[in-house]
Amino acid sequence: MTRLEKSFFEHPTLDLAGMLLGKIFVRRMQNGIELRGKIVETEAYLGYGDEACHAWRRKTERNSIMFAEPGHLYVYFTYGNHHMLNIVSEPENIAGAVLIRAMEPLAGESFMREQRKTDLFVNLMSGPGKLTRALAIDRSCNGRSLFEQEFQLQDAPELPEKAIGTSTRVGITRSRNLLWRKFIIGNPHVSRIRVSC
DNA sequence: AGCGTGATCTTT
DNA sequence: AAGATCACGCTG
Repeated sequence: MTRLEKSFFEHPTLDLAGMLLGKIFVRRMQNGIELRGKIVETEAYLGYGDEACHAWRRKTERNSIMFAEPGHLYVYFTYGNHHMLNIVSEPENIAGAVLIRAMEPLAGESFMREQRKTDLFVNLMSGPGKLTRALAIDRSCNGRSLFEQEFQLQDAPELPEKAIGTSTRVGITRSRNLLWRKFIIGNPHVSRIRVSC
């Protein structure tokens, strides 16, 4: 499988959110372990016109990487527990990113089970906080890119339109009406919809 | 349905 | 300096 190059990430954020489904995220760690997962759920966030986006008001220290060139990783920490993994989109100086919400594990499963402290396969990466834990991704990964040795995204056949579902985004209060969540219909690793209000 | 957890952002 | 919020996950 071939590594996706910069041009792939130069699409509008909302398009990219759909195009990322089915693609393979790869992390080659320093210790030689290779972790792989197929992206099955994403959400788009845009600096302009999207009040749920961290960068909708201004550039700050936390969100500054959202203004970088597409293909960078935006990783932040929230709820006192969880890291969130985003892939930066939009040209430099325009804020945008796609949140990676769920993946299907393809390699490095034993490492992931240890990280996640669970043996249930479908529980390893079926949520945005779960998958960063499984992949040992934290704030030290913020600002890295998918064109390095350690991280890459590998190509996969394009999914048919009818395989992709759309919905409102999960766990936000502002701009709730936007249908900016994309997922592979029927894939068991897609996160459950959050029930609380 | 409720809560832990701590960084970030807004308001004072 | 203080308070509110938060792109969540786990237990009940």
